[in-house]
Amino acid sequence: MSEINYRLGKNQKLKSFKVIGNLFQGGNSFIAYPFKVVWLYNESDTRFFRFSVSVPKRKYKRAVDRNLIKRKIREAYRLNKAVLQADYHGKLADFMVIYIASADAEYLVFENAMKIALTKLRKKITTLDTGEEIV
RNA sequence: ACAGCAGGUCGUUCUAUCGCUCGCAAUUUUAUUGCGUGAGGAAAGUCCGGGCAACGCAGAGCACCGUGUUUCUUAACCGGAAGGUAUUCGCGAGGGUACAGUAUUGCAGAAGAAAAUAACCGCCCCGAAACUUGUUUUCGGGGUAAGGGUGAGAAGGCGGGGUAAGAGCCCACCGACGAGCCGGGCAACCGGUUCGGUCGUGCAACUCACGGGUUGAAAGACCAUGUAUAUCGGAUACGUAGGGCUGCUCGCCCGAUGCCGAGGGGUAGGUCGAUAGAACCAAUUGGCAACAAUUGGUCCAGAUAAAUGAUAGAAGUUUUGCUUAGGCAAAAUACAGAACCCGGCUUACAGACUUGCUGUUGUU
RNA sequence: GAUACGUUAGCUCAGUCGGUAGAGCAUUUGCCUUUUAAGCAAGGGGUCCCGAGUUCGAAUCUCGGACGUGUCA
Repeated sequence: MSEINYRLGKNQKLKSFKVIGNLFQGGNSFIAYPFKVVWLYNESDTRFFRFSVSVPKRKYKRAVDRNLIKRKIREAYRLNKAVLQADYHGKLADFMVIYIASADAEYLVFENAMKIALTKLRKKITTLDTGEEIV
């Protein structure tokens, strides 16, 4: 996976009800404002990081607002996957990004925040995963 | 020209780069490439009505809930259209609201004499007593709805006759109600006319007519997984315990899969349902209209932790400011995101176009 | 997606088969006390979530809207 592509297909999305349930029950989490990231090592043999977005209905009543925020977050991840994935050979993980700020923002804010969140996630994954070596 | 009323239509566009859903095809092999495709008038609120599905249903009565002017429309409706009556807002074009019945029973706070077989004050008559001896006062009996600080509502209105004083007590006119006749209208109803003194209001209960089985796609079907109302022991004993039929009663049906004790699981999802329909567009015909019929054409999202996007640039529209003008600058560019599907209703909405009509001002 | 309910004083709630809006706590003032607390007495404080309608009269009944809360795999 040396060549970077910006695709974000169905198989890179976290879709199973059960996996999400496990994620919230047994997953680790940290905050990289305005995001909260919940993650767990992926035990099955998928070939990708699996990713999902959530925006609380409590804070954004209208479906239009929620959709817009989710799309921006998804876009930010799609364009900055490299931060997490480039030259990474350790254990893969599933993670969910939850938007916890109470106001919408410009796309650039999302992009910068996403970079910070992904570097933080990468560090956490590699330090906890003692069995593998980092290049 | 400006202001407005009623109806209808639309509700941003283009380019570049990187992406997403679904379908088809190809390559190769479980990912990539190419082509096509992809939100609304309200997709919203979930307020009505259907389709569809499961379960239930011998039947009858009562209860409960909903609706309530007429005719039409529709698959159906608490929808829509055209009317009717009353009321209300507007100078007007027009808009809003209400509408089955009242035989019986009940309620109507406060205020007021009295809130429904009305005598507190007043007015009038009769009798008695008192003395201040008269158009007097007091007491008692009766008549009386013309007048009286109230009130949403006070026993049709107004004038005349009549009377002790009064009263539809009688009469004329007006209003309402009931009955009859004539004309118009499919009908609600409207207009005219004759007769009858028949003449207080509102809201409930109640009565009448019509409709209503329950639950909603998280319904449900199939596949996969699973020994899964598993299995063992005991008590009860035959239509018994109990259950079902929206609630109740009658009645009918089912009925050991129930009770007690011991004991033992699984949860991983997928496909269908689910997108060709009371569909949409155009024309013609019928109808005041809602709407219907016929002919021709079109295929128009189908996701499921849930696609329809992000970034950059340009254009359009509106408002404001500056400017003689051309133009320049700034700001704004709505409401809002399908989740089984239709028909309505309601609510939100920057703005644009269009048809008919009304008012004001000016010109001819 | 479906469905059930709530909104009344600063807070927690009564009042909902129509008729002057209440209780407890809090708050203000006075009394008591050396002072505070407690106690006693008096008072203030209301867009009854919003807008229409029915009615003589609406917190209550009807319709529409806003916000909030629960239940169902």
